[in-house]
Amino acid sequence: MTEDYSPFLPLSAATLHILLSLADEDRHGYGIMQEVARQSQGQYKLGPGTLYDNLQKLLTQGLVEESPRPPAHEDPRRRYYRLTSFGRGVLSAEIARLDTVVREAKVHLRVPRRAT
Amino acid sequence: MTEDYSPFLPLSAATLHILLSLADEDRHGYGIMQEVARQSQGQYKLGPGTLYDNLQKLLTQGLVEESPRPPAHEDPRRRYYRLTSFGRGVLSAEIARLDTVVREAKVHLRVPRRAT
DNA sequence: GACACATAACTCGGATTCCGATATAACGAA
DNA sequence: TTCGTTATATCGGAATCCGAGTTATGTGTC
Repeated sequence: MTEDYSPFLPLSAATLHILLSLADEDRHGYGIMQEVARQSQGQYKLGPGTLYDNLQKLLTQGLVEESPRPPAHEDPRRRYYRLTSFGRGVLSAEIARLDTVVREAKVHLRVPRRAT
Repeated sequence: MTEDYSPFLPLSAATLHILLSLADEDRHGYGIMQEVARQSQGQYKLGPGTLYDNLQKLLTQGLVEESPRPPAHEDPRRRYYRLTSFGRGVLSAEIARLDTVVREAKVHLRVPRRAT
C-alpha cells in the first residue's frame, strides 16, 4: 500500500499554499511569496516570518529540499526549494482530504431547511 | 453586495470542522467533538482544549451563539451552540475558497511532467 | 556615478492557536 | 455502588503565525 501521510495532516493554510506553489516548479523564497499571492488572487498573503518558519520545518521533515540554482545567469542571492516526492504525496493526501471536506460541506450548506 | 468575510479567512482546520458540524443542527460541546470525528471518518479529532478555545472565540466574534436546550428531557449539563447566519456566511465563503484551492491544486498535481 | 525602488534572505518577539493532561461531576447500566 | 461514558471546563507548554525590522544586492534612471 501507499504511505501513510496522516501524521502530517491537516496542513495549515500557510504550509498548504507553500507546497502548492512548489508543485509546478522550483522557486526561491521571495518567489514563493509572490506565487502564493498570485495563486490565491491576493486573498492569502504570506509574510516572511511564516514563510521561513514553514520552510525550516518542511526541510527538516523532508517535504521540501533545497535545489541547485537554475543555470541561467540568475540572481546569486536566490536559494531555490523543491518539493520532494514525499512532499508531493503529503500534498496530494491533503488535497484529497480537503476535497472530501468541501464536498461534504456543500451537501450540508445547501438550503439549510428548517423543520419549523 | 454581500458581506466581506475575508478578514475571517482562512479558517483553521479546527474552526472549519466546528462550524461544519453545526451546519445541520445545534450541538453541545461533546456532540461537536463526536460529530467532527464522525464527519472526518476519524481522520481529524478535536481535543477539549482546541474546542473550547475555538468556541470562546467564535462566540465573541458572533459566528456562533448559544441556543436553548431542546425541550425533550435532556441531560441538563449540555450547553447547545448554533451557527449564526453570519457564521454560515463565513463558512460558505471558506468552502468556496477551499473549492478554488482544491481545483487549482488538482491541475498542478496531475502528472508532474518533467522537461528532462 | 548616484539615487531610488524592487528584489532577496533572514531574524526577532509578541500574539495567537493548538492540544493533551487534568479536574470535576452527573448520567446510565450492571 | 461501582464503573464507564458523557459532559463542561481549565491549565500550561508547545507550535505556529506574522508583521516589523535588518542587511544587502540587483536594476533601472537621471
